Amino acid sequence: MNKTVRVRFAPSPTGALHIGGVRTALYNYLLAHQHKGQFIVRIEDTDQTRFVAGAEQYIMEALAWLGLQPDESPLAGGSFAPYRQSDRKPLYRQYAEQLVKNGKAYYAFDTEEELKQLRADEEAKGNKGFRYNAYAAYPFRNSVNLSAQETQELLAQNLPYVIRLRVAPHEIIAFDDLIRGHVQYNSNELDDKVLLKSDGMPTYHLANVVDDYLMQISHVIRGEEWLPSTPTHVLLYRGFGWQESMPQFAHLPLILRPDGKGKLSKRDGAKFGIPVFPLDFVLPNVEGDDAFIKGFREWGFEPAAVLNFLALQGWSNNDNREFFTLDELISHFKIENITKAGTRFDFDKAKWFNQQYLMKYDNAVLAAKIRPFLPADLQAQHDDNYLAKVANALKERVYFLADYYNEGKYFFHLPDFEHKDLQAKLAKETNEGKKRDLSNALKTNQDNIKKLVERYPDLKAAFVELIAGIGETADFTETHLHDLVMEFIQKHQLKTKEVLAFLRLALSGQMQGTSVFEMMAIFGKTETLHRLQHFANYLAK
RNA sequence: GGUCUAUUGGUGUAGUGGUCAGCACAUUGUCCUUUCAAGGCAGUAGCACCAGUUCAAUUCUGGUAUAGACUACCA
Repeated sequence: MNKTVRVRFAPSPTGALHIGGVRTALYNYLLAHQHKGQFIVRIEDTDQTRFVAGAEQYIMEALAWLGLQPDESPLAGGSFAPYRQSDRKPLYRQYAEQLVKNGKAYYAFDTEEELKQLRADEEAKGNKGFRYNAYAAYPFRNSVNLSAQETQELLAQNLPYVIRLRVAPHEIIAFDDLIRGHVQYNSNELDDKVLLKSDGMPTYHLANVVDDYLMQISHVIRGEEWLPSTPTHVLLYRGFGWQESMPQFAHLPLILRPDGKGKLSKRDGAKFGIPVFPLDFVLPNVEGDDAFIKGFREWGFEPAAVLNFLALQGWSNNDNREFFTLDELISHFKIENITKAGTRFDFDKAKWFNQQYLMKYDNAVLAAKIRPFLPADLQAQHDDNYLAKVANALKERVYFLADYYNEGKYFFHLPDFEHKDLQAKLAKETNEGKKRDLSNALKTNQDNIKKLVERYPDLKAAFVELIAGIGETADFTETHLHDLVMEFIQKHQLKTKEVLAFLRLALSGQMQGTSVFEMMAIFGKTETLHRLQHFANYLAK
């Protein structure tokens, strides 16, 4: 008998959703859609102290950007609503009390401070494995150690208390993980986890088991960091008598930092200069650079490329295939093919994927995608047709949507000849291989360019004629411009390389990039001549 | 410290009791070319280590090492 596949992605709104979480959401989404089941988003906001304003909206927006629409969520609703645990708060206490009644849980009156002190004391004695167990020889104040009457008295005094799971010792707790196979723990290693906090909120453990049960979740796909608490969850299912409907577990390998040292965290974005969040996010109540987090979207990543890349961080189709649309991922995805070992975040591969996706788009499609990455005034100045041409010129040399503007500023502004990148290249040219040429002391690019120009006196004179020729031609297509210039070069017995290098420099302020003829065709006659004149003026100064 | 999980080139991965250990990214060279890319071709580079099982082990078993996760009234 096949249960309906119902999976949930259960983020906690404590900040921006990070990319490992996005992958978890993806895998959940894929499994749900593959089995025509439901993909549910449940917000796990049981820790009021870690609540971050806007985090939930961020999570939903990020999923929407990627096209991972949930079937049920706080926004979309659903027949198992509410989908926000804080809105379900009244529900949990009765379940915790139920466990107390059947002896699977108990009241504990120890304060946080007492326990903290105890832990510190034990650590000072060299005992790092402090656990809270009802059967341990500590003077814990809980309903296991106290008499029923004492417990009632404490409760009657309205003393704050928690409800803890009662874990019996000497028991093997085993379960089968879809990715890791048979996993087992000895209950002696578990401590009596808090189920209901003194503020009346459930902990993750209680809330997640109760909700998964009530929401009829069939598979729990989550990060490997949850593996050690899974036996606690198994115990909860047993305690409630729900073992028949316990979901299947699949613990995903972690996405590690690029250097392999630990799991990818928000600080790593700045540290390695890579995005680790889907969208930009500004952390409230945080000052300085740490507050701003740059997202994949704002880097100029395509959702399809991000999804494709992410799918392959920890999963493969074992046939060498790498390109998948979301629909294709749905049909090919298999939990069994998920890798077991932690995977380092491979940003180079992410870049490459993005480039591949950008290259495949039609120019018209790209034009629309580029537009938002231009400054507002430029967006008004240029039509889609122009942007499409720019896209065509740049699409094979660019990794991100933002690069179309950053790498192709000359398509939108008169060239900046004093640009720093140009400086290095020019210095190299003028040095002509000499290790230490004093002329390198020439400070400005202008001096260096002049020096270059002077090196080719014939060229200088010829250019005047060439510009005139360009001015006279009516046909401003790439091929015709090519023929025109090449003819000219042959006639004057000039070097193609040199002529085109100067043309490129004059038109774009660059020493490399798009085809010179394509560039001229894109600019059109008026702008091309304007730029050549601008270059001449610059040198005349 | 304890528990758990993992280990194929620099990275992501495929795969098998007998393979020239495959692919991709990155990297190097080369072709194409006005440059830079893109693309083609070629190259460098890998089964963590030690035992055991076996005619044979990268593949199975055990141990070691290393790495990571967890070890909260956080998720």
